[in-house]
Amino acid sequence: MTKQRKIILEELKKHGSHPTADEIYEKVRKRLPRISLGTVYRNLDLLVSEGLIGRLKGDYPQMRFDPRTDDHYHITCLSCGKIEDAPIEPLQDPIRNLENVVGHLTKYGVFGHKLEFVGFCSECLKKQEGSRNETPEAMEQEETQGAPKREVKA
Amino acid sequence: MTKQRKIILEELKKHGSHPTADEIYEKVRKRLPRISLGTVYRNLDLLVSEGLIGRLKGDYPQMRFDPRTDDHYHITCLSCGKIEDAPIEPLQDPIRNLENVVGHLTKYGVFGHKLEFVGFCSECLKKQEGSRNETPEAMEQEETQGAPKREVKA
DNA sequence: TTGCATGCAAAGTTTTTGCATGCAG
DNA sequence: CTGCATGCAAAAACTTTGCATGCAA
Repeated sequence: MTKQRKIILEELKKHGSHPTADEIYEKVRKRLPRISLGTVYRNLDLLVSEGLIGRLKGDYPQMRFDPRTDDHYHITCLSCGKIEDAPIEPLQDPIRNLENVVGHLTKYGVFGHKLEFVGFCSECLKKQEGSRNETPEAMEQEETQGAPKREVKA
Repeated sequence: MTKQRKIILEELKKHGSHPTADEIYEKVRKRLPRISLGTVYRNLDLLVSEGLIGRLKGDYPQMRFDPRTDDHYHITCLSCGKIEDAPIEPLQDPIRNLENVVGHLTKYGVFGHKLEFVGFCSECLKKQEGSRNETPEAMEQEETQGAPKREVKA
């Protein structure tokens, strides 16, 4: 557990949400100005395989890292890509049963599931209302529900 | 609807599973040897925004494209990254209720969910059994359940 | 001391884009 | 004809890696 690894872990735990490697890099850099992105990636990988943090992939190109390692669901904003924890407990019986059904039908060995709610976060809802009759581009994005190509950093 | 777009769509629909852009490119190339990867990406994007196909992100770095556009769930192999359709109907009442709960608690405008089952596909199950006492590396990968860095093409 | 982790830079992988040309409407 | 889509190649975005150096045990 080097100084770098410790601080990377601290900054992720402190972040509260699900930052990208680059976002963590920027935070850590304020405390360790000479740290490199490569070290951040290497340590995040290490922490993931040690089970100290989680790794997420969403509709956006970048990996995101998760301070929590217990089972929980997420909710994703289709407009800005933000991922938050869904404030509910993981489903038990009904979905375990489904896992078995799906396992039998597909011949997969199923051992879990991921549930992700999708929608627009409150900030993006506000932005859309505000621009509803002003910027046609925003409307279009809203209609197609297509995720933007690159992340809009919050 | 150019010749290229038509053939890209055909090859995706015919694929049955959830290919990457590169896999589609290789298929299409057999019929249109001079087509470029850029054109494949551009047309896939277009088809997605027209709602004719779907786009997926899983635990692997590449985008995957989906011939189906109706609501359905997926099952992912953590060993090889393959994504298949889960042969069950989308949940209705119980989960719609959850969507509302999550929406209220998070202030998101929630309009849907994605459910993904995770496990090992039958091929990868077989490979693991076969190598259980032979290649320690395979065991390790199995234990950590960590996805490999790069895709193992099927 | 010894070896693993780091910083740095280069390379790898996937996706996007600028531009001149060509085909579709 | 006219303009949008293509092919090509370069660039961009993100992630991984080789190597010499430095820090920790």
